[in-house]
Amino acid sequence: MADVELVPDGAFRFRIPRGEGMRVPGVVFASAELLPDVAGDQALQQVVNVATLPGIVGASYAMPDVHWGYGFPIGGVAATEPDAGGVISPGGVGFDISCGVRLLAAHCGSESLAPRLRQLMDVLSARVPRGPGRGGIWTLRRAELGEVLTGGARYPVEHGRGVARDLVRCEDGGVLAGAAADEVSERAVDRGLGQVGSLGSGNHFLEVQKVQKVYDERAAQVMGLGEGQVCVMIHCGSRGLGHQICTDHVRTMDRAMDRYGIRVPDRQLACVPADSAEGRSYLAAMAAAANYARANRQVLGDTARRAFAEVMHCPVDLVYDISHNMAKMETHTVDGRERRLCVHRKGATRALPARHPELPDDLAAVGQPVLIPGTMGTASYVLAGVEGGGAWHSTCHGAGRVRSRHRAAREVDGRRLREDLEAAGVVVRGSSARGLAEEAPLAYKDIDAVVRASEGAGLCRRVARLVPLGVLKG
DNA sequence: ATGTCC
Repeated sequence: MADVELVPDGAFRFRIPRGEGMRVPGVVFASAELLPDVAGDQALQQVVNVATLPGIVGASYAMPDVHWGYGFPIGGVAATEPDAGGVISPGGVGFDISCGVRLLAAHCGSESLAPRLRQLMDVLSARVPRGPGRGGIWTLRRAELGEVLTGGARYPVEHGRGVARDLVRCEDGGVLAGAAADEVSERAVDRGLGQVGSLGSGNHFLEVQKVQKVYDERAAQVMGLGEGQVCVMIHCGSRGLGHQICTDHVRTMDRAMDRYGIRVPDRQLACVPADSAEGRSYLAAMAAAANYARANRQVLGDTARRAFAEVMHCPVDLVYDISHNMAKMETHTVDGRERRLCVHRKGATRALPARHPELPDDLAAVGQPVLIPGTMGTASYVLAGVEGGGAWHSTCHGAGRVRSRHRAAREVDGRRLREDLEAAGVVVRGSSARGLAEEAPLAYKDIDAVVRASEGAGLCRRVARLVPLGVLKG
């Protein structure tokens, strides 16, 4: 495969000119220091491949944390126009549908938590299911799961797991419209029955963190964050249910593409017109998985809240909950005309600017919170959406992997890593040595550099930097 | 990411 041509195009921005088969150019948001990593794998070729999809509008975008993924790169953003034959592709959402982050702010400071941190982590460790395949806090009957699939975070709130205000601080009010439980296969349902309230594995985590630095006082205040404050960050998704839905629909679309006359340069880009029967079926199942993920994070957040009430006797408020693996129908102005677009964000986060109508009143003053989970033992960030933005109001989602799990496990001693973290004052609970090694910081890009590049590219602005006090991993 | 192969 020929090298992808990258042309510098302003601050923190590179352009991939339209080549054969590309319907739009590629745009890569990155700093020069991040680029060698970006170019080191197949991610840029994937940006080019996405640019060939029917109905794609604007450009095939890559965020500064872009890396190789299934079909689409992780850190990729692509909008298609259904009214012009635009497609929907499960590869543009990812296997972990609606994987995302929930951030909660505790009404306590890190000094008051310090003497009880180990006790708190023990309580959380005992109550938060994690690891591959493990059960969840809830085991549901099929009818109950059906309500989760259409009700999202609202279902746990209505069943004593949360307060009404939680829903105001969730993307879409905690419920993604258009979900259809009957579009979710029996097999996906079976996998989902026992996993609501579970973290999963890999880079998913629950961390107790403290706000180490505030960059934007006003936004931080509106979001309920101040320096020294204790927070809980939860990073997880739709578990086996979302994975099964992706698997089911990739197979269906792979078989259906011919009938729609669609050819793609990589079979992993399987797609169909968004307004076709298969497209609508996927979007309804995807929305159901999104609601499952939101309910999952709601139950986990409520569990953390209860642990804080018991150990610290302090309230915990939801700051925000947002996904970074989703396709959404959105209205954007393109060439002076309002158009309905299907925006794929895979390892990319929506970042609405201040005064956007979808924001709740208080957040409308400062912009939508963007939650960026860092790598274990490193920093995480709270960002905010800004005006302009170059990619349908999107920004980065995390550090971005640069070494395979396999290679990281080979190069890192998990036990040693745990010892180093503990020596640095970070309490680590219940993680396998191999799991720790696979998620070692050296396997990821520098989160500070990713966030600087995202801000420099005009995609977002920094609000606060968070550092871990305690880590719970699968 | 994922009952890391039905």
